Amino acid sequence: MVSTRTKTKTELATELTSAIHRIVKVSKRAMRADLDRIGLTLPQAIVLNALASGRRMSARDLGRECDMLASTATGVVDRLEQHGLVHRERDADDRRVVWIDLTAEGRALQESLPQFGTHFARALQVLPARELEQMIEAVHRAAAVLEEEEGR
Amino acid sequence: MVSTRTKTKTELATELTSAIHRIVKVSKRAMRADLDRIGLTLPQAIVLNALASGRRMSARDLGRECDMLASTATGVVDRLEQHGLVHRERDADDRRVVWIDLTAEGRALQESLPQFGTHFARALQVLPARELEQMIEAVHRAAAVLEEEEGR
DNA sequence: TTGCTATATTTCGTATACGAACTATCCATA
DNA sequence: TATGGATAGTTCGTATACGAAATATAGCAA
Repeated sequence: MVSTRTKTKTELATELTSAIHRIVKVSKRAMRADLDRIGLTLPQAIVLNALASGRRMSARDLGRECDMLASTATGVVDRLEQHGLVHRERDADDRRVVWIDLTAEGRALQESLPQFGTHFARALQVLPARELEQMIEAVHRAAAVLEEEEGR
Repeated sequence: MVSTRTKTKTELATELTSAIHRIVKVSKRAMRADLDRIGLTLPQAIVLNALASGRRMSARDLGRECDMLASTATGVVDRLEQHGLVHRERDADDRRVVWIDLTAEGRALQESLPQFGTHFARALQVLPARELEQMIEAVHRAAAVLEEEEGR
């Protein structure tokens, strides 16, 4: 950091990796600070928000929507159900699927949620729009390269 | 995404949030693919790498270095110890501290590790250096703002 | 010396997270 | 119609992750 010589791309990539690591930690902490007051965990809030769209979802839908495995979603829904925030109902036609819905309490709580991520998003707004755009583009490009590598 | 109107900074910030979410997931998967073959988890590899510097560390040091709580580090070290990869030794002077060291096996394994993160870092190198620099700068600025908010 | 406070590690309880295995059900087809 | 393959949800085992509490020890002050 003290040296003024040009950094190699390898060094820059490594540095960016830890920068991303850092902001993920910090942002999770920031979101949790909001949520602790309400007594929800971050994944629980994410699931509530996903359900708030109105259309009911299966565990599989939730997993896809919230970027977690169906088995993980099952656990989160278990705990939300215990708190009376969501409701499970087996589909009448296809008895394999279980629909998950917000209860009245769940909907009320979801509406009162400081939109999770808002805190994070608000902080990012100190950056100029052009820079935000570049970051989005760059992150997506990097993710795409990684996903491509994965296939091989 | 279809509309061509200028996006608000709020929208951009939200988009960047999910872009970061995405690359974190993808990169963890990519690293795990490397590690599964060896039989290590990502946190275990991170701890081994931290210990590879040569100087022994306490659980607290490890936590700071690897960005986890001391209690979490304790658990990771427990499992590494069970596999004979690290070694615990209580300090003779201050009997509260426990030094953690790589064993010969641990060192050998660490050296054979595809440097975790390398995969990720290599993928990022498709991006131009200038862009990488901007991202690092931007991510750090955003993290700093969040940390500042946290203090209030 | 005695006692108080601070510190290092560990233990404990709860909640993710992942992937494999299990159960129930659906569906195409022989 | 009987059945094997696919699919949805869940359960299970293991490993993080976090924070509070417990334990042991250090070091200072009365």
